[in-house]
Amino acid sequence: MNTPIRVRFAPSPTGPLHIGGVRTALFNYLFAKKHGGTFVLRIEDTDQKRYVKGAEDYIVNALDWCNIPFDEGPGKEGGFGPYRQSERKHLYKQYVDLLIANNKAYYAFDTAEALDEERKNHEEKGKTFIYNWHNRTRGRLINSLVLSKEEVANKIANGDDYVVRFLAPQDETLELTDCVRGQIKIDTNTLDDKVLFKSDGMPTYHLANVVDDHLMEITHVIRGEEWLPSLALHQLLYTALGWEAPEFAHLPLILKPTGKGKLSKRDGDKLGFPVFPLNWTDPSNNSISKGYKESGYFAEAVINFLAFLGWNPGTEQEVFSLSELVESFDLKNVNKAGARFDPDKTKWFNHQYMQKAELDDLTSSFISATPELASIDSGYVELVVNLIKERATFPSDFWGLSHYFFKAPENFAEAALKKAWKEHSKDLMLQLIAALETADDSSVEALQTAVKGWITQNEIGFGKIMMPLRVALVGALEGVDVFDIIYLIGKSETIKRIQTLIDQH
RNA sequence: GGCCCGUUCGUCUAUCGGCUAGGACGCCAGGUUUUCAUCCUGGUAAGAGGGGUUCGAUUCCCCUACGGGCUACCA
Repeated sequence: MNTPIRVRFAPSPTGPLHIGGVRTALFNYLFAKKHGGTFVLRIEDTDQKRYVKGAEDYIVNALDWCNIPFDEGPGKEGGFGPYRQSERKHLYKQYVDLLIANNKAYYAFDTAEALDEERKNHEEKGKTFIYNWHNRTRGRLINSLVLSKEEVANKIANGDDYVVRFLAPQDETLELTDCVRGQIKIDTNTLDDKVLFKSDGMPTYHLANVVDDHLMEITHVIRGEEWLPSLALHQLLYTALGWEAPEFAHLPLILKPTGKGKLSKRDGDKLGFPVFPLNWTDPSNNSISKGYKESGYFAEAVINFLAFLGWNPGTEQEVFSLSELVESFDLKNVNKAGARFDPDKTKWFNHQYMQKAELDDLTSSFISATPELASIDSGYVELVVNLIKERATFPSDFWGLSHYFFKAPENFAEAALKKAWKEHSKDLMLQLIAALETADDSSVEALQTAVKGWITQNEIGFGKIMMPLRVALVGALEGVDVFDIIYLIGKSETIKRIQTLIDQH
């Protein structure tokens, strides 16, 4: 192991990065860090038609929020730049020319319409049109394999549109190796002559990808399974260019929680959970897609559950910090089968991280998100947060779980009253007020002893006191321990609330 | 349709030929909290089907079924 490990995450800026992309980035990051390697971000913007403004910034911000920043990439020069393929345009032509010179690729002049026509005709006959050995020199296809040198030169000089296609070999069996899947055999006769170079002068993904991975000295290509069918082509390209190919690892796809198919960008709105790390505003219509961050997820939780989609540590530990993930990560433990996304489990992870979060962080974000807390002492809020966080999955749950610490209930829930308020309740509550006035409230325990002692002494029964008391304090039969509430809001506020309930019923 | 990949509880997964098939989420029950939630304890529930190989297959091989991916001058 003397060559330094270099991996890359290579999204194309066609929209917000979705959670599957984040998972791919994460695995690359973990692999790089585990081996002391370099994590490169490369922007694959060779398709100008699909370019979306703001997508690149989004990608960078998303990786940042997830705490998996890249070591090299746009704005972080590491000696292998530029890191946007649009800025590397000048690099690709020479390799295409080299391939043509070596009879590994050829010019093709077929129009998009002509090819569509071919596809249609084949389809009608129940066949699939593949541009390769069985028809590249027969039939109606126009390329430098059938045209004379002069004709080709003339067409190009004439400004005719052309693409460059890879000449896929005939009658060979390829033995490919994938770190996750092992050996894969491919019959080259099923391959098509993929376009490497487009008529707009840009390389396709296949060419740019191979050239850049080589030039950037990428040692391991870790990408989604949707690329597996292209592996043969890529391997062939490395060989044709005389380069050593990197190692490949194809990650299992993340599938929809219900139904079928891979998780897609639209599923978020449909199924009610985010599929993006951050909120995304679609520049074309200003519609907003929800992000994990804005939905109240902790970045650590998102990373943790993403890591467990298609990977496991081989132990029974499930809650992992980023550094623990780095420590434990191994491509050997990556699964082959696609993983269905589980929104419930992501919530469970978030709850776990909620308990681990710093109390003052939770408190300050609670205060800044809640106008009602503007004038309230942050020390008091912190005491409340400490009491309620174990019941919360998201910080946005806080107000609903704690409002009664900050303001008296404005009304009392019908169902709760029905259950808790009986004919004797009014009388008992008046007695309770009297008892509270002299009760020791120097600590939660003292309060508890005092009130419970009073109930026992008078042989009243706990339910008869505790239930209406809770309703008076909270407005419903819910909330944290009654004595915690009384202790925090204070005796006089407690008595006031009981009085309000009595007055109203 | 063609090519490729996959298939263990409802879901995520452990098992690298010896299994009473383990864990987690979810769900259910009990306990705690005389409320609700949390929490604790317990329970529920699985190797797609058929052939081989083997003393023995969830594990290895083949077939079928099912699922997924790809099949653009998109990535």
